[in-house]
Amino acid sequence: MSRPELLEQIYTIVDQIPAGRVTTYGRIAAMTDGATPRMVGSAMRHLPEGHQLPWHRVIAASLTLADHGGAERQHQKLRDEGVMFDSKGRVSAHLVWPDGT
DNA sequence: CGCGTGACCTCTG
DNA sequence: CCAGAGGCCACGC
Repeated sequence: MSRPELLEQIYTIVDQIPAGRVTTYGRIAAMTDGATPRMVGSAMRHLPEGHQLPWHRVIAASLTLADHGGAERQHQKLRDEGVMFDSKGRVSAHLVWPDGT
C-alpha cells in the first residue's frame, strides 16, 4: 500500500470521528493498512492549510494529549465539544471512538 | 547509504 | 506511575 493511500485513509478516518468523541494514534494506525502511529502523527503535523479535519480528536493511547505546541488549543477544542478531562488531564475512556470501554 | 528525529506504541521491571 | 528498550516508517542532511 502506497504512502499516499495510507495518508488518504488517515485523513478519512480522522474525518469520520464523531464530535465529542476521541481516538488514538494507534487505533488510526491499526485501521489503516500498514500505517504506523508515527505516520499518523506526521500526518497531523503536516496538515494542509485548508484542512477541515478534527485533528484535536486524536490523542495518545494513554488518553492524554500528545506532547506538542498545540496541546492547549486541542484541550480547548475538545472541552468545547463537551469532552471532559479528569484532574490528571486524561480523557474519559468511554469517549474513545470507535470503542468506549 | 547512514544517522538523527519525530503530535507514538507495547512490553518489562 | 515512571523509565528503559525495541519496533515502527518517512524525512532531511
